[in-house]
Amino acid sequence: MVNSMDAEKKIFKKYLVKHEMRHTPQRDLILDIFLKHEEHITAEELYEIVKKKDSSIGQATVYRMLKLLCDADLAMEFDFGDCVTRYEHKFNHLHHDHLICRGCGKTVEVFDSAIEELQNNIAKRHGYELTDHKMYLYGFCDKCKKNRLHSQK
Amino acid sequence: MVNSMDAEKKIFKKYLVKHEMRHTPQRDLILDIFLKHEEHITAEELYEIVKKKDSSIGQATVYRMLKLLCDADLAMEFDFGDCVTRYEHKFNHLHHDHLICRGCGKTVEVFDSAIEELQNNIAKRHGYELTDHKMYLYGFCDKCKKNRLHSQK
DNA sequence: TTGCTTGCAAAGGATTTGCAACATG
DNA sequence: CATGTTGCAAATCCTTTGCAAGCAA
Repeated sequence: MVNSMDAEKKIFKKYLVKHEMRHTPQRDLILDIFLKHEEHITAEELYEIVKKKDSSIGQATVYRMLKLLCDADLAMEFDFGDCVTRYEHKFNHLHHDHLICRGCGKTVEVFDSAIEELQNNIAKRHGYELTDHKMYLYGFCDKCKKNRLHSQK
Repeated sequence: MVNSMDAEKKIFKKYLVKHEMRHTPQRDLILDIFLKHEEHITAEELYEIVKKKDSSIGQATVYRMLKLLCDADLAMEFDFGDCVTRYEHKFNHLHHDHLICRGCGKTVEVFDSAIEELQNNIAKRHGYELTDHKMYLYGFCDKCKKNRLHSQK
């Protein structure tokens, strides 16, 4: 855990040096909190947590930092379809898709290599070379499924 | 073609009556243009076309009409990930996913029943009951693939 | 010192909404 | 005529940007 976080911090430092950018306490703090947060997170959510540790940090800095982390390949943008960008760690994390509950919003990370292969086949069939994809499965989780049954008229 | 459009217009009229809403020339015009447009379209794009036929129509009316069409189950929202909502006909159209070129934006509608089945399996495995999904495959189409090769340093 | 970074507030793009005037049934 | 609908502009939401002051190297 700690090792992995250290590795990511190292990558970030290297990235800063390489691009002649500066190491600042704000960047340190935001990166630290981002790495500790295992689930996907929005800029707004991250800003709220960051503010608690240092209320002087502006949200623009958080937004800028998340873009920076994407450039450094440490984070990845996701858009579940509600026009709010979510961010996840990327380094050392395997590719996965999302299963999202329409009731409570609970999400599960899923992966299926058979699907991935079929996706590649589809693309090839149309002359495309796949670079990436997004797949969001929407439904109702166990709990919400039951609640819906009970509240049905 | 014409029959199908007539069918959709009928459904819309029924929807209006059922909800005690009014039949207006604006709604007529927007629906007509929307149905004639076979590809997915954004509110802005639709508004541009509508304006040419009747420059007095406001874009709020187009936005409102698209929401209305979704409620009436004649249209469906899509979000390719750029925070611009796209709309497609839904009635009488089969479900499909999108294959999108990262170069020129060209999109192809695709469908693979094997993938659909695997998606259901994943959901079940996690206790979810699937309602719908979004799958976007990104890559480079034939043309853009070649252009990239040529422009590579 | 140089010039990258910051926080602030204003701007931005897409979409929604309040409202008074206007049509439809 | 009552009420749903319209066009306009202002408001909204999330995100980006311009700028002067602040800080790292």
